[in-house]
This record gives sequence, structure tokens and C-alpha cells, in this order.
Amino acid sequence: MQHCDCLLTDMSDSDSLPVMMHERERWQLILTRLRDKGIVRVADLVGVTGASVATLRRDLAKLEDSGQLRRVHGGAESVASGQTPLTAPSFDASQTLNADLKQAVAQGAANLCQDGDSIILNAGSTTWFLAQCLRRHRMQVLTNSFPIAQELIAHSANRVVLPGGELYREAGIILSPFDEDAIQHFAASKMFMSCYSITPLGVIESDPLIARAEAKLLSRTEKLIVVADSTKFEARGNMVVCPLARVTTLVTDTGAPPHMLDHLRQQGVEVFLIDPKEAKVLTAA
Amino acid sequence: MQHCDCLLTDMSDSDSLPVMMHERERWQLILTRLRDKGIVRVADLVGVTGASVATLRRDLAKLEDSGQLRRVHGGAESVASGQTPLTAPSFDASQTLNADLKQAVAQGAANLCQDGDSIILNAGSTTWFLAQCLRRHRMQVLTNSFPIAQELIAHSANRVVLPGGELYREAGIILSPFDEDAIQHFAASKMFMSCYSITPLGVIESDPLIARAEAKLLSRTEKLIVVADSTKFEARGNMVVCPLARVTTLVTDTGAPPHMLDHLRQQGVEVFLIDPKEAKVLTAA
DNA sequence: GCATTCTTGATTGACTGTGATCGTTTCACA
DNA sequence: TGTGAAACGATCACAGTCAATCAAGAATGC
Repeated sequence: MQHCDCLLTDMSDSDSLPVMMHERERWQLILTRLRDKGIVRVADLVGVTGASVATLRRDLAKLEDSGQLRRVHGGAESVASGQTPLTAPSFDASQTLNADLKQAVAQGAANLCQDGDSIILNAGSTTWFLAQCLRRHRMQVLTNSFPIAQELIAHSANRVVLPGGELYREAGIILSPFDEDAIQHFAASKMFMSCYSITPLGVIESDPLIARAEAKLLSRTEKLIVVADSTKFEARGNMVVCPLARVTTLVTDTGAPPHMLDHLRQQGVEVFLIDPKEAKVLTAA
Repeated sequence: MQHCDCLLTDMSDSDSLPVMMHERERWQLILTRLRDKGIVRVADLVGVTGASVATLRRDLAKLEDSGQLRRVHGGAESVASGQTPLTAPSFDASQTLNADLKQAVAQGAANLCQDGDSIILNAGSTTWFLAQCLRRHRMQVLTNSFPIAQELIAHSANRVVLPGGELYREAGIILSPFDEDAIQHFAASKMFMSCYSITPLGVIESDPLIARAEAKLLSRTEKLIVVADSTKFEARGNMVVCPLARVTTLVTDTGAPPHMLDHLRQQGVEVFLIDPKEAKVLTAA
């Protein structure tokens, strides 16, 4: 018997085998799917985890008990979908969308930073990629994004300043309805802003609370550098953060529509185009 | 049996010795795997280390005692599972000191919380353990500790509010030299405070900036609950956060010096004594 | 050299997670 | 409003895991 046991564990060491998922692994998987899709079905989870419906029901019950999701008939939904007023996409989800483009743009933007700078990063997946490019830098960074703060503190020597407010779980943003704040004492040489979309009307966000927070950050600097991959140039969202004339610089990739770039240049915006294929090359154009 | 063991270690391990592994080597291996995968199974560890399940269980118990992981049925999970681990040296250090006492005190303090409460947690290892006990709660929590915020956001349904300011890497504390802040709009029913020491002069901290930050938090509530294990009752540090008369409740363990407890009771402080051996028992005394 | 302490491994009974089955409840469609 | 299908909670037996205990070997100190 023991022989058999030993042999088994020995062979199954490579974790590719779908032997049996641990309870916590299932929980993590469930919560991840929930963050991405907002809702999960028991039947789907059976296929993904290989566990029985009974087990998955128990999992959902426990996770609901600890407040990490809300059960509905047929599955479960994210707690945030009802509780949080934010309409922003979840951090994890938007992080994986057009990741290569965002990464290229982020790398291009990082080249505009110098040690000693004081910069602002708003919450967004592109700015998160940007934060990843700042591991060797030594700057002061004000950000309202919890994941960006995590990244900078854990993997760089940059100093991090946070605004006060409530931490919104899904989007990982710190928001406050009040004006008094420590950030009113922060002066930045430039702000990097990622956004929901860019239209002739200006830089657009999808959520009024977020738009307000970004406008607040924007008041702490003169120079605004918008980082946006080429998929951002279609009309979406409805909250204008600022007009295009307020933008100092735009960093985007070569897929951006030329007529929008022309329009931006007419407004006095300096445009940097990054070729995603040779990501390190920065082309002033 | 022995055959099996030998065979196993021989075959399964590409990168190590067929002889017995030292305790510390196993610990390091366990923690490394934990960082990589977020979760480890006892059965897997048997295959990797060649040690028996009993030994590995003891390892996990010790590592949990020192706060370096959290045991779950079938294995153990990372204390900051899912999130970027915040490896703050000094935070980790104070976290592992008297971890069992702190954990017991934290559990006792957690019993004083109810769903719907608005509470404040200052930065400290005891309050960090307390945050771990709040996974099933649904409260509003104001904290100036980054690791506590991480824990609450990742593993509970509590709402989290942060003060603004600079994030200090080593201690994981958010500090601001300014008064204007979002927390001035926060009203809490109680504050849980961990501290550097407790003396007849009051609750003591070692750093003036931290003392000031805690005094600022303290102004947002009437009821102050100090959580401190019995090793905190010796004169250390030099910054008085508040006098003992300001303390509403003290939660400590049974090893606390009786004369200090008497003195505290004379000041009108309600004292809860926790027996670390039977941690769940809460004795009003 | 001998005793003490520490680490380790095996055994035991108790406990927890799992999957299958039951009857009941809820949902969707007519 | 009624009906069938799906989903639900409760329960049971099985397997894996747990903490406690004892015994054997290695390291340490006198």
C-alpha cells in the first residue's frame, strides 16, 4: 500500500496532471473567473475544475459565507456588481486586453521618465504596465492605483504617495468624494494618464467618480502625458476628464488612426508613435 | 518502507542530495514553492523533500507560528496569496516575534467586532493578525497599513478606507505630515491599536511620525481598544500616543504583569485576558 | 562515556473534504 | 397558471488529512 502511495505522489509531481485540485486552488480559480466575467455557472466550473457539483456548491457556499461572492440560481456573481457603483472594467480583465500593445506603449512612455522626477500615475492597465517598466528608476510617484503601488513598493526603489479614500476592490482604485487630501501638497513634473477612450471632445472615462479623481490628480501638474494604445480611439464612455488641448503629449502605437493624430497635433499635442514589433524604438512624429 | 523512501528521493529529485534534508533547507524550499505557486500540498512536499508527512506537518506548524504561511486542509497557502507579496523586512521581523501570543490576542479582539461596524486599525503586527481574523466580517475598516489593506481586500468582504500620504516601504505604513485628509470624514465606532509598549505614562510608540499618525487616527473615534501581548509591558520607546485614561479596553494575554493590569483598571480600562493555550476563550477580568 | 535534548518517523483515533443519492424548490416556457 | 427540467440542500459512506503519542536515531553538553 505504502509503495503504491509513494509511487503515486512521486509521479504526479508535475502539476500538469488533473489529479485533483486543491480546495484553495478551486477557490482561487472561481474568484478569478468571477473577476473576469462577473458571473460563473456551477456547470462550467465542473468542467474547469473536474470537481463534482456537490463540491462546487459547497465551495460557493463557503465563499459566499466569507463575503467574496454572491450566489445566484445556477452559479454565483461578483459581489462588486451590486455593491460597487464603479462601471470600470475589473483590473484583471482589462490587464489582459491588448496586453502587447499596452506594454509597447508603456515602454515608450517609460523612456520619458528620469531619476528624480515627481510623476503621477492614474489607475489603469497601461499605467500598470508603465509601472513595471520603472523598476530601475528612482522617482517620486503619486498614484491612486493600489496594484501600481504594490508593484512599485515591491519591485522598485521609487517613493510612493497615495491619495486618501476608499479602496475599490475590483478596479483597485482609491477614490474619495472629498477635496481635502494629502495630494494637494504634491507637485509633479508630469502625469501619465491612461483612459477609457480618446475622442475629439477630449480624454474620456466611463465612470464619473473616476473622471473626477483623475481631474483632481491632473490639477497637481502642468504636463499631461496620455498613454493609450491604438484601440482607444473610438468613441466610448461619456465622462470628459479634460479637453485635448490640455494634453501635452500622447504616447500611442502605430495603429492609431491618422486623422485623430492630425487632429491632436493641431491642438498642440506632441505625438509619440511606438512600433509594437520593435517595441523599444521611439519615434517622434 | 525504507526501500520506497530511498527510491523516491533518488528518482524524484534532480537538484538535490539523496541524504536527509536539513530542517532549514526544507523550510526554505517550502517557502520558495509557496511564493511560486501560492499553495503547497503536504503530499507534494513529501515527494520533493523526502521527509515524512509528520515532519512536514511539524514544519508547516512552525512556519505558521512564525506567521510565514497559513495552513489549510491538505497543505498551506501563502499569507498574501493571489497578491504580490509585500516583502517588508522590518514588518516581517516584528510579525514573527511572539507570533502565537499576538495571534491569540488578535483572535480575542476580533470577537469584539460585529458586522456593520466602522473600525480603525493602525499599522502593526498584532493588528495585522487581527485583520486575518476578520475574513468573515463585513465592516468598514480605516487603516494606515498597506499590508492590512492588502489582506482585507484580497480575503474579505470588508470595505477599506486609506488615509493619504507617503507609503513607507519597510514598515508598510502610510504617513502624511499634513492634516487635511480624507480620514477627517471617517467616523469609527472603535479603534484597535497596537503599539510599541505600554507604560504608566500611556501608550508608547518609538517613532514620532508614527505616534502622530496614530493620534490622528485616534481622533476619529471615542472607543480605543489596545491590543498588546504580554511582552509589551516594559518601558521602551519614548513617544506617548495617548495617556492610559484614554484607553477604553485592553486585550492582552495571561502573561501580562498583574500590577500593570491593576493600574490600568484603576484608570478605568476594561481588561480582557486571553489564554494563549486555549486561544478562543475570552475572559473578562 | 553517559545522559539529555532535538529531530524524525510510524501509529492511532478523530476529523474534514468529497462524491453520489435523495426529495424538494426554483426557474423557464408554454 | 401549469408543467418539465434544472438546480438546490440534506444526508450518507468513503478516502484523505489531522493532531497526539510513542519510539528510534543524531547532536549536544557534562
